[in-house]
Amino acid sequence: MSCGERLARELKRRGQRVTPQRAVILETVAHMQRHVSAQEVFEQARLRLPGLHLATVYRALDGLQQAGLVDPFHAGPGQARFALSHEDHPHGHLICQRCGRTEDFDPGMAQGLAEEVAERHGYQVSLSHLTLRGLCSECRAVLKSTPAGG
Amino acid sequence: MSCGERLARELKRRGQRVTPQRAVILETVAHMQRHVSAQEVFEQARLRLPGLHLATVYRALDGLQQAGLVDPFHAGPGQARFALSHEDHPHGHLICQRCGRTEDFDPGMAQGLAEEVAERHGYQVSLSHLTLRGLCSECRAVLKSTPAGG
DNA sequence: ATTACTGCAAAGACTTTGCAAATAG
DNA sequence: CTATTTGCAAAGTCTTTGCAGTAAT
Repeated sequence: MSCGERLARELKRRGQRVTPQRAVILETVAHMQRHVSAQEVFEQARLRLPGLHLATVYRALDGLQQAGLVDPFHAGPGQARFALSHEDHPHGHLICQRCGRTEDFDPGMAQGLAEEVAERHGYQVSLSHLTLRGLCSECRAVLKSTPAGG
Repeated sequence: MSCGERLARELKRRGQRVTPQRAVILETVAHMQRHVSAQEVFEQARLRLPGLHLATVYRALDGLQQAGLVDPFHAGPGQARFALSHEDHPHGHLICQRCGRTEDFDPGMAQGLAEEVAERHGYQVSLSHLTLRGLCSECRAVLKSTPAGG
């Protein structure tokens, strides 16, 4: 199913309208195929929609989230990131607390955790953009050689 | 080891100073024993430190983070939350994407995941404030009875 | 004595909101 | 035609920064 078809289907399902802005914004997020900020989406999308306004991006992203087409995640203050909601190809994010770098990981590893949480809390975990914080291998090494910053 | 002792130790280890503000702010976070916003910390801490300024809370929280005494997590735009870094009693957060409610869960469930991530990515996951997003049991029920908002 | 920290206010960044015109259904 | 959405600008919230005085080491 194409991006546009899914857009129309899911949006209509929620009584939302399919506008050119939303189509382009969704395609932009999809093409980047990564976690992107509203600003990045705006800049890319505006290339195709000259009159586009940033506020529209925020509103569209919000509607797209509600329609389940886009997933947000928050890496820090004022650092909201958006990505396509890939139910078929979910991926997790590893955020390094020290250097801020992010890598992806296969959330299949979290399947067991999700099942346990569901059993014990009745809570359905979204594996689509599971975010784990910690230390990347490089920073672990750095911290080991200089335990206290000196 | 008391809160104050740990404060002094970890702060000094990083060349930071032990000030009354930081002591009170850390104790405040510790006593709330929950994820709290900078504003909440400020309001509580100011009861004991009348002249305290919100900017100081942000700066202290930042220093406390760097000292490893406090852990932040980000539940949404402009929703930074802070909690004591309990290495002995870590706890995870379940955030409901629909109602925004958060519950705690035992991150022991994520031990396996953390080990797998370490093996495959060399990445040391912090189980201290693992955040999982998804749907709480109530919202799951609501969504089942009204699949598309009607 | 040094150097980091605080209070204060103002700036900064990100996001949301009100309104009239435009547009999807 | 009707209700939703857009563009625009302004406001709102959370957070950071510059500076001079204060305090910790």
